[in-house]
Amino acid sequence: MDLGTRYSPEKIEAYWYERWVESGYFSPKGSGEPFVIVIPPPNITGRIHMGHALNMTLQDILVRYKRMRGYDVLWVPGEDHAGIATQNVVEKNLESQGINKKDLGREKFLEIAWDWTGKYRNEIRRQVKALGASVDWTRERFTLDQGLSRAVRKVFVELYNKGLIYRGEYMVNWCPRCKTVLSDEEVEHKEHESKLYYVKYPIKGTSDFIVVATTRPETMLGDTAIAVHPKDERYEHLVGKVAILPILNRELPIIADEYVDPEFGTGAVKITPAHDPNDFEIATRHNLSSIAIFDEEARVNESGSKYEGLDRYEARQKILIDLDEGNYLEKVEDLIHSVGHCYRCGSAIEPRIMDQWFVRMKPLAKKAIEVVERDEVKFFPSRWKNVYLKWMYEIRDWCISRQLWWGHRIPVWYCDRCGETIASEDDVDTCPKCAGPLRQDEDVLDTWFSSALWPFSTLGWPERTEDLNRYYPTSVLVTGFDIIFFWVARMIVMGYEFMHDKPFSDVYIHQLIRDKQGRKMSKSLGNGIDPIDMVEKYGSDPMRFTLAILAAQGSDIKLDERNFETYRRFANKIWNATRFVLMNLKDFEECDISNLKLVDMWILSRFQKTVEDVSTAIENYEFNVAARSVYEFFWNEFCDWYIEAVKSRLESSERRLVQNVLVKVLDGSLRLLHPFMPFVSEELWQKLPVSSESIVVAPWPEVDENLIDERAEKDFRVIMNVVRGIRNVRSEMNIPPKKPLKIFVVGEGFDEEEKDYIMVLAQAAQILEASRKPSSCVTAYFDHVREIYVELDNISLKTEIQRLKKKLEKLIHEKERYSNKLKDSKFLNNAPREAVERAKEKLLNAEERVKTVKRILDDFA
RNA sequence: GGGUGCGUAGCUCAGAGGGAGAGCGCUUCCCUCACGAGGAAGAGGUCGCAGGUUCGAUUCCUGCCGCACCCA
Repeated sequence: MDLGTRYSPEKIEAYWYERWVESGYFSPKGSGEPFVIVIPPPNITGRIHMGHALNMTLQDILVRYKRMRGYDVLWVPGEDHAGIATQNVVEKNLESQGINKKDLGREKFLEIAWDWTGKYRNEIRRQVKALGASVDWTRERFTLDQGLSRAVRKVFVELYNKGLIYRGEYMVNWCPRCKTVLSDEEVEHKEHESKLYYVKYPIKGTSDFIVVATTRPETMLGDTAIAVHPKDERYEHLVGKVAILPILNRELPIIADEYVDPEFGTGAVKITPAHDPNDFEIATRHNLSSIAIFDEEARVNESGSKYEGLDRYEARQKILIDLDEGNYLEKVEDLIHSVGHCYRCGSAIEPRIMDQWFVRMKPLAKKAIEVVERDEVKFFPSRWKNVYLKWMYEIRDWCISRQLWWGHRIPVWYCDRCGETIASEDDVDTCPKCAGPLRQDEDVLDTWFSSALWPFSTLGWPERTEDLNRYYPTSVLVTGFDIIFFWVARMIVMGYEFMHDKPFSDVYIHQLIRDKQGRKMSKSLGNGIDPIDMVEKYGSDPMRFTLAILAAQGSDIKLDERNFETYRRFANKIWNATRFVLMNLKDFEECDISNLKLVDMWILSRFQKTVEDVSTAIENYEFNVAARSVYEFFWNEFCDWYIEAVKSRLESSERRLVQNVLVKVLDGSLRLLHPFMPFVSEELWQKLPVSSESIVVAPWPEVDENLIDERAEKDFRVIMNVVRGIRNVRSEMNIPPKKPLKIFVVGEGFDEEEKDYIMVLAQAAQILEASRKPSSCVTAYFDHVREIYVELDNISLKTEIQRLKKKLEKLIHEKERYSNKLKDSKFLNNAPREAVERAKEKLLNAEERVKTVKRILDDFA
């Protein structure tokens, strides 16, 4: 016996992980039905967070379960280069050393970013290992590695040649802090307390004016029109007239457009085509000119006359003052409205018109919509299907160019001599048309462009590799709902376009993790719980188990650190139960488990059902159900009842049999636990006399129908209830726990074996039969065939009568409920037969019990 | 403005068309030879509010209130 009394995870985790990797268990065995997952690659920006821990735990549960079931399991690991995020941290890092990115130059900057990549990929590997994730490290990929870069170029060029990628001048989302454009998905809309300013624009040639309402008075510098609704009678007479822009005195046509909401503000709006998406559209319809007034940092440019150089918010203040002075400001109202923010840095987005690259999504989305509609790609829980479809039905073109250095550079070259544009998978340096020098596009691609290829690029595409043939499509994608649009949708699109098949059959959407008050975990709030800290504090297994048991199919998890404590205790329980079994196995020899006793049949039957429940739940992605089931079986049934019941039998002639049942159930339980708690299950399983090389590759328990025994379950339930009744008496009557009790049975007696259980479990000294309730006894239990009494020294008649009366009340209540029900003809006529039968049984049972209690009470009288 | 989810014990949350559950916390008792990170017993809930469907609703439907999130 070399197990301490306490489970100490730190000693075993790293050891086993190394062993598993060395043994090659995490690589696919190459035979059997494939089960494949590609990991959602963590960003290389830093540490993984609790969301990753949940994500990987759930995948690992599936993967380990399937591996034990004999599937050819492949779980591909990797990391994401995370364009904007990584560039930002590397930049900040340099800035803290007083180095400016621009001074460094593109080449040098990329070198530094690659150094960063190396360092943080290692860090992430270490963390993924700490979680116990059984990924195949021999197939690890990085979104910016050579193979994946080739895939990106091929995809770009093919889509370009098909006309599905194009370049054009449109209104895009510009982040003035990250200095790049963003796709629509990368803009987060947040409600903002703001002001609505009413500004008077004079009508040319009159003393009249038109009042427009705006939240962004500073953009008036770029106004080129005023618009009203065509049916708005208030302004009918002004349409076609000219207004004068205050301060700048620019002439603005007053136009009519359906877009204008007559209910909002004054019903008249200023049109700034260069800085508002709706205005841009109106301007296109009406052929208006557009004046850009901000530079890349959202400072007013040379078009802004005296405001040039001011930041957009400074400009607002200044302009408001000037408007007020000129008597142009009519009034100011409070307004809550929604403003777009950069999802990486939180800055307010500045819409700008720019020449950018786009993917034409509508034609590509067609197939991706159909397959989800038909459940060929199936979402779990299913409501996410609607979220996905709704978005896909209204999909817009995807802006894929980014003004960054870190990423896949756009594989397009321009010839300045003849104006030729060339998209090419290989680098080119001379123009095929005029032999002039070429210049590559400066921009890189959206990180999500490469992520979209992940399910096939990681398997070797564009090469037709064996992995690709064997392991595509993958089985399931496990991820959070926050990236359904960013990632899941685009993978489905690209999968069909380039592999002509779905990237995965199932999409399991898990929750987001929040703090115990329901707030998002974030660095700025300081409310994050670091999974690696938790691993160190509680162990990887307890953390995983906690996350699994909390992973109900809801929309978020409010995580309280105390939860980890609960399941650390569970790990400790498993540890000590195993310790107990091992202490009793010195002379173990395997034997046939025949001549089983009731409690053996009971635990084996209960175990079969647990196997069934856990397996079904995992297959259905009901991780919480699976975890709870194994938890309850192990603790409440195996430890609390079985082990306690067999302690004495271990000292009897039945020792060998009991040893074998203990080992059988413990062995099976550890296997059921393994997907959830890989380390402790391996450590303990290795000490069992029936173990083999590793629990990682041990077969998953199969349900043995022959061992399911409803009769035994029912019979042992009676024993349990009798024992509970006796314990209850002991507790309520303040009888010391050690004091042996004398028990009387009236009615149907117990056999010797059953008496043994009761004596052991309820600390009874003797169990005698009696024809009626002996004096100086209290009632511990009764059903329709027997009554159980406990003999006491000083019986308090009053307490006992009170107890019984309370019980009687409850029973009478129950009896009435069912008898009323059964008197109701509507119930009898409409309810299903089983419901009526069940009610009859209940009534009968209640009636019997009422009679019994009354009789017992009468004895006191 | 459109949509989705949630509202169950003091707290965190499961659950299900016919007997209200778990963990933590709380109360009482026990240093029982696997485990005090344990064991035994217990208190605690008009299942958000109002209607409707149904023989029967906490569960299904509608509305409302409150909270969260997504989209515009």
